Amino acid sequence: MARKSKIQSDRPTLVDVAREAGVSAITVSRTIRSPEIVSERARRKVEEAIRKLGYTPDPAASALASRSTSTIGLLVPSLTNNVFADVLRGVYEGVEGTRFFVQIGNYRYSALSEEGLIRNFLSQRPAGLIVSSMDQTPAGRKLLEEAPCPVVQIMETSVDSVDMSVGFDQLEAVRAAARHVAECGYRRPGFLSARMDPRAQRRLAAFREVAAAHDMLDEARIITTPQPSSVGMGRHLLEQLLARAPETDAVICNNDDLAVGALMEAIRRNIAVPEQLGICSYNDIEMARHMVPALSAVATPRREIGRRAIAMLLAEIEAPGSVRERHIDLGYELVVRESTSSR
Amino acid sequence: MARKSKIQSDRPTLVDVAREAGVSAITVSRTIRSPEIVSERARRKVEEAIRKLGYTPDPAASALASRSTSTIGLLVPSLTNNVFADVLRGVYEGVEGTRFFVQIGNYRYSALSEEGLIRNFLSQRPAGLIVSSMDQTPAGRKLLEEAPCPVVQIMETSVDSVDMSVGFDQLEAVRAAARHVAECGYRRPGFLSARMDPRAQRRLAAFREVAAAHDMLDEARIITTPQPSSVGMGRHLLEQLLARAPETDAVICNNDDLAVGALMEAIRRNIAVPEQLGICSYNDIEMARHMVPALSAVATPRREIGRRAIAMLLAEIEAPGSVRERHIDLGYELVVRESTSSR
DNA sequence: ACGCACGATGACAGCGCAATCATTTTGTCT
DNA sequence: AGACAAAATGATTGCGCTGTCATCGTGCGT
Repeated sequence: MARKSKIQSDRPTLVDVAREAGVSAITVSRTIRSPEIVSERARRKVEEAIRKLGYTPDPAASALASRSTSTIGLLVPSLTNNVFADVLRGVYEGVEGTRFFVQIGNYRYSALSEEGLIRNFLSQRPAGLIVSSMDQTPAGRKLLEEAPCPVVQIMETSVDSVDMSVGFDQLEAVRAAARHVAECGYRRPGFLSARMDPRAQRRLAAFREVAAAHDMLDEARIITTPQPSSVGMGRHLLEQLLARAPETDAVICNNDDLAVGALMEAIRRNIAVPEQLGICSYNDIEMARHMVPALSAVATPRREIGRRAIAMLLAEIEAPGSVRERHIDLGYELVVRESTSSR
Repeated sequence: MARKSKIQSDRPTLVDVAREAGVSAITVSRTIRSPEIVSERARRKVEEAIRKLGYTPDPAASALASRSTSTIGLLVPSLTNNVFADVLRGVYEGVEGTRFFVQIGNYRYSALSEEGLIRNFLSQRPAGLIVSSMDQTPAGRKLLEEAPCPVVQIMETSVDSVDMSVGFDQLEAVRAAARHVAECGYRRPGFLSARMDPRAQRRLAAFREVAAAHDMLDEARIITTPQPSSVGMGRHLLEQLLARAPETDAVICNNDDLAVGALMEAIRRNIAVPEQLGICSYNDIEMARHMVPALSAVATPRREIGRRAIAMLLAEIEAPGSVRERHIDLGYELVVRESTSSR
């Protein structure tokens, strides 16, 4: 019945540290959170006591008392998609060394799932939130708009975003690919796309638009699947495309997995790339440039998006309203390699 | 000065719900956590009130009061490495639909960083922990041993593990690759490895052992780099290998990125695979089987490791001590495709 | 030397929930 | 019908920390 009968592994608390250091609990709290407002002498004593006792703050208690956490929520539609692996890398580079840490939520391309995660994350009072699209459910969007923390939407950018945004013009990027293919002289391009989320849909629409403008649109050459993207799927989609439209002379792939798969299938079939078939990829992950032939692609600034997103978020957390540029367009780059060529 | 002067966006609490439902706060708490012990009538009233007020529990308060959370910590050495992307997928499949959620910590192959993350995670009182190696610092290992929650170590398996383990015999897997290469009749095999973490080191040692046993070991044919693995690095390492040891007739790659890179470099150089150069990969991510020629590889059960790890962990959390098989060896599989062949 | 401002420190209450034990209600058996 | 067990519910307290104020000391200007 002893007041302090610790059952097991009970960690030292602020009070224990305070007693050890001969100061009050709140002074300990302050030496941890804002050492600069504590006297040199007190700080040293407290630091010594912390080390001696092996004290670690309890984030739950801190969150409860302060009504805020050091968690940055990051919602991504996929963990296997290399695109988001690169974004992740950028984000992690940015949080490193700060007091914040990232919590990842994977909604697997389900807007409903995303809404649930938004709700879940917000219930934890995060310091900030990064979400990977503009395509929330209405309820999801509302939650974000009313969120008591800064929010950055990534991948695309728009002044209509909930709060801040970092990305690039996905449609213009696809148009650049389509124009490139047309300018090379290919006249019967196809389009391969997997995982038809809203963004993929919009990119397809952008392709249709440019293809039509060049009078080279044929719906028979547009092959899509709701299934996940993979190299195998790229082979399979090219197989379908060639079965339906053997006249196809180029193919734009909605991401690198598909492009690599399409390239491999073409090689299997002894179709000469780029002579008989041009291939243009999207995103340009590392592997693409090393294929033989090296893949031409629209390179997207995935890692930089992660970096900038976290930078904006942290700045806005530290000083709300301080971020001037709230919508950043990082652009894209058409990288012409060996898988397309003028003819 | 009103007691309940809410500044902003203050969410309803248990007490608010209780008042609305005409029951006590603890009854609300119970309908949420263990509905089966609450009467049908009370449950309905509470659920109605929750819906009406849009109540969400505060996880911080819950964690503080109960001294435990629903967080599962998952420590991985890399987020870009496809190996862990697959593990992640398996883990996510397993937590889905449970009350738990996964928090990922990326220690970027730094044992010191890992120790910090272990400390950090444990301070949050996680429900369980999954760590991706056996190579913790002594302090890190001690922390895990004394952790007040179940711990699963993955990728390798050993009765010496801290608590539970799921994996396979990495050394035997590499030996299988080396034996396969020898049995094909290759006599001057090389070994390519990036990111020389302890596990990669051990695998290299296993290769040396088998190569020596077959009297085909030559240190000049072992090319390693501490830098991260990538397709480009695979090309680069093969280039180095061929410069140092042009007689090389096969190469075992410590993972798929390197193998794909090596294959591409071989194709660039018009080296016939598998006739002039055999290539055997490790892990066998999806892409490997679609290359031309398709890569022979030792396939590792990454996704299944994730699945089993989370399953064990959840079982152990629900009923401590209930898990019988605490060390699971999932084996590996040698998949012979086109990049190696008998000669 | 006095008063003032500011830096440094502390006392106290309460964040929202769950553990614990007490109490009431309900059902069951003789 | 009465006694008892079991189920259902509730009152109280405290988890470990931080917000808010109050208090104390120190250096400074005049």
